[in-house]
Amino acid sequence: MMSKKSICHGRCNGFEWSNVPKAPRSLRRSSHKRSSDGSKLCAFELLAAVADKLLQESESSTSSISQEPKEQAAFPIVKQEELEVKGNDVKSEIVDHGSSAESKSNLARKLDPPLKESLESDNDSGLEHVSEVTIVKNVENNVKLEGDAPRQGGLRDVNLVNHVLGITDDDENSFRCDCRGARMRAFRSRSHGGYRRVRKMLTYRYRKVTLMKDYELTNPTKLGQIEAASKRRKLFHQSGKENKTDKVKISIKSIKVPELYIEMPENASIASLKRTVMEAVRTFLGGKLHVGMSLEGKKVKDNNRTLKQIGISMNRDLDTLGFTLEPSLPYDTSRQPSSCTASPIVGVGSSNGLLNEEIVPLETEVLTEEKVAASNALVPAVPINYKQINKAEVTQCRRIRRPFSVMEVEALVEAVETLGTGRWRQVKLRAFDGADHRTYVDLKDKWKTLVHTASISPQQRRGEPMPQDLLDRVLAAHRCWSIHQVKPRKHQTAPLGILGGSSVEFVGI
DNA sequence: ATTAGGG
DNA sequence: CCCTAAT
Repeated sequence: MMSKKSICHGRCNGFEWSNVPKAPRSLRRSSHKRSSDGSKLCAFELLAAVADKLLQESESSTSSISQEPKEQAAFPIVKQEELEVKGNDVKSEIVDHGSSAESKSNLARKLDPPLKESLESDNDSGLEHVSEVTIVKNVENNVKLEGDAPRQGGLRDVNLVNHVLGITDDDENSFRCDCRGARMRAFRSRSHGGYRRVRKMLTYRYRKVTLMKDYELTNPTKLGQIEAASKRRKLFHQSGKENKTDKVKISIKSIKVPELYIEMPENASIASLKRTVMEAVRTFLGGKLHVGMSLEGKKVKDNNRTLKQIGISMNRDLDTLGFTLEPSLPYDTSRQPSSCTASPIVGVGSSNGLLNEEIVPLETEVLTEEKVAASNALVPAVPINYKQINKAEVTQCRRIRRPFSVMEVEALVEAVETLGTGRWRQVKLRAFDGADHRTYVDLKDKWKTLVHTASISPQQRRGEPMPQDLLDRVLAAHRCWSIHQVKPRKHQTAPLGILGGSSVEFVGI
């Protein structure tokens, strides 16, 4: 592996590696930890998603209450005119579950920076403002979003949030957790303490989080369904006996989410940490979620009961009422060997067969300053393939694809010209030490593809165009080292004269 | 832990 | 990139 004991510490060939994001690999592991109460959550939340899920949960309960099973649609029963969104200043907080001491810690300060950073670069996202939103739910299951910046549309699909986050639909590169070669993964995961300098695991301890943002909801199709459902329910209520008008307002100031565990090397840059957090958030949002509910510390699992039945009335103090974000789908741990940790699951809601509507993210990459700045670096900043994140079950098994940049290829070629094609470990140390996301195996693989790329016509090549001269060097080095077999000489260098003046010291072949 | 190749 | 056999 690429041990840290290498020669160039964090910097090689004039390039700074310390800021290299090492997110992907880290996600391949996750914790087996589970909350004691059985509900396992894994992730974070953004208000929008929160609201959306709440609405859905609302619908879930609603259906039951109204005794219209068939109405267990995927959409919340909400009247458009009843939705309002007011915007305030950025405000969010994160609180350890059950801990009032830290209940004031501000998540905004911890997580908003990276979020804002990303969001601010996309003013058209409609999510430039993060504000507080209070969701009020009355006994009729109408949901109201109160805020002071009512938008014209009123309701907009929460997908906007995903859009802004850059979460996109899955594609052939989707993260999969087939855990093939679990043994190898376990090996890679556990060995090389320094190898995986950034490991992210999602644990299932909850945290209260209030991430509120001023978002707008709009989705004609969905609205239509929502309204229709609302009307049906209303009719039912009017004809029914229990047509009380008592309403209870529920102000959700925070919502619990799983704890997000991130491990970073001390010398990691703040930027990389932010990106890591951002990625974790995206991963969470990319999964299917639902809302769990608790009252006085006890889980409220029966979606068929009414608010009144469980003690939620207008006269009651609802301080003990809490909501949590939980993954919606049960996780098949049987298929998740050691390294591919299992993810949480199940909670309230999923038992009745109700699955939350899948979040369908739009494809949008958020360019941050860092990203732009990194575009010229040897190692691009978190070339996250957002398309993959969507179906990422909370657990990342396969590394995110990170195409080699021209600069990286240059470094690789240079190293191979000097060291040959049989000492990838040395190549790694020489040109990619510090770039933990590039293993010597990766470099070997890359060289293989480079040789192939250089052998085919430019028209057949894909991806970022590689300078022909670089490819020429690849072929030259390839030929050279094919002839001059690499010897296990410790300080062996490129054969003199064969690779041009790049050789440093010739120690024979 | 590395190397070398196939998938 | 992943997975493995062989070192």
